[in-house]
Amino acid sequence: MRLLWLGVLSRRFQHVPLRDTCRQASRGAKANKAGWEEKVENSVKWRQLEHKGPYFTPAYEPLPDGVHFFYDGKPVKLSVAAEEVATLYGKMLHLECATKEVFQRNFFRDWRKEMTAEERKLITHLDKCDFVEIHKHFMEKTEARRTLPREKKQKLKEEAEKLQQEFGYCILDGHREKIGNFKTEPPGLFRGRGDHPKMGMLKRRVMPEDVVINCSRDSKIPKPPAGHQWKEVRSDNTVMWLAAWMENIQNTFKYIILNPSSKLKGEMDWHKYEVARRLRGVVNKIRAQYQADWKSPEMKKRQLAVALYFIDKLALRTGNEKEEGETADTVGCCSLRVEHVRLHGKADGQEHVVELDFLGKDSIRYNNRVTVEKLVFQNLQHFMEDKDPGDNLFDALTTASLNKHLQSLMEGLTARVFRTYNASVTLQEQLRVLTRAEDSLTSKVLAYNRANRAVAILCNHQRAIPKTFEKSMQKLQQKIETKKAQVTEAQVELEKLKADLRTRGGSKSKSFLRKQQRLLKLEEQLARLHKKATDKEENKQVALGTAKLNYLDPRISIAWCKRFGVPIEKIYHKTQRERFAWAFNRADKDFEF
DNA sequence: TGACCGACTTAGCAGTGTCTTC
DNA sequence: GAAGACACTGCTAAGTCGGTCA
Repeated sequence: MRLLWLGVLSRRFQHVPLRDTCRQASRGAKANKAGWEEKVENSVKWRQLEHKGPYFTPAYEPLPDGVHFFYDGKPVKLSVAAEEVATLYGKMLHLECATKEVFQRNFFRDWRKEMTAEERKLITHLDKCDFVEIHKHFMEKTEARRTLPREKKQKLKEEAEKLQQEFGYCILDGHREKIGNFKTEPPGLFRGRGDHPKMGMLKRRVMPEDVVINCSRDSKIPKPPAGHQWKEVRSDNTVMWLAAWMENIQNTFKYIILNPSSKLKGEMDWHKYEVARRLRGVVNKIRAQYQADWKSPEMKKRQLAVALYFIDKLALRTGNEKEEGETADTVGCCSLRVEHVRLHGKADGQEHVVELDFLGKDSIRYNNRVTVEKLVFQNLQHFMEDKDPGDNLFDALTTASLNKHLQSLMEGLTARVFRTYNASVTLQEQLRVLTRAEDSLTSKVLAYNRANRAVAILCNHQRAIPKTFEKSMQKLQQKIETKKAQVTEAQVELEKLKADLRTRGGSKSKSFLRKQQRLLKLEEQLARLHKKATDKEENKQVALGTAKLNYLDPRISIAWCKRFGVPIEKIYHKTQRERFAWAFNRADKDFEF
């Protein structure tokens, strides 16, 4: 069915003529009767889409008279355009990225483009520029906002809510749906992750003339701000975006899209997990095949088999090729280089140990030692033979050929499905191992977090250690010590009463029972604090949220909550419950992924 | 066939809001 | 009521992957 639409679906974005575009896939009527599966499959995303267009960042407000920019020690009044960009830099003075040479060079080059000819002649060296007053001004503004009286904060909140109500919702197929990001991105200095060659470049203001609006033909077309017009208005119901523009740093599109709680996003989410569940039925066959292919005489086949093994066993990302010099130097499985792999015939008392050390998505380091099968080890040795450190490990492999191969094994199967599959299977298995029905609620939640953490570690979801970690951990330890002392004290008191009772005889007094209860309560409190400390320590560098939102089939968690009487609020907070609304009536307590 | 493009998902961080503790 | 801790949200960068085009 999908093939029928190939011709209709893809047309180069910038080649579409302005204003008269209409690509309403006519299968909508069929999708009416059909279930989610068919709707997702035939690519029709909506039949009615109406919205107000994006909310634009307010115009630049010039600096007040008392705030100056200095060049070479002298105050300089900048043109509005140059001043606006200077303020973007001034705001970032305290950030680490602003101290980097690449950032400064890129900023200065782009800033000079915004200057008048006179300014350009005068301002020739960044190190002679003084943004300190500008920086102070914005820091004071932030502080003033933070310490605003309650009523003023309330007023701001109401204004934001009004904006949300006006621009933050759309009508999609008769339903009022929340929009995810209804504001255009404000101008700023680009902050890439890791060593990004474009950091510091000026990300320019988005104007209505940059924006393409997507809505249904018969809807109320959003009005551009006064005196402006849209780049284009189109009606394409095979895509999910409401508005789009091209950003000037990487020349890629930015989209206004629906909130994850929307029905359409829910359908896509459900579909993703259904594909992963289908993999369960064929995964053993696929594993058997790639293991057999380790012995293939064809180099390409062996590389594919080893790469797939890594993707399956280590949950590596696919690793598309990237344009050199355009982004930070990061890799995934298919783009691994020889320098990222070390082979140890014997290490840590194990044989055939492979050490992977590379920067992955978002420049997060992946560093792992893993024992592999002898054939994998030998193949890797062979792939690395006569290669330089900078050469590709899998030089006969591309992500396209890998995915093409996977498609031949199961419809809809791509490399990333393995991540979803292995993450969800790990969660389900860990929950089974770690949960005991007789445990307290705290212990059950701790077990869930541990299962969640096992997945986050598998997927290498890391976070920076929170700045306040050491301090708050110390405080927690202090609390534990205090509680321990209280427990000891209560134990001593109770022992005394017990001794009295033995001497005097008779039944337990009210005071005795009270002390006994108190001791029990204190011991419970101490156990809770210990659990909290353990959880905190184990979590300090692991980001649990990413796996929970993107890789773990919510039906597993919902079923677990139902089975063990855990309130769902303990696992998902409000927005997460809204996001996974689709899963609530699709998972009873016996749901199996 | 490979380069490129468009549309989508996945990702970590920082700012804000809310709860807890003193 | 203030301060600090933590939970939550919004933001936007950075991936994946299916498609076209030369």
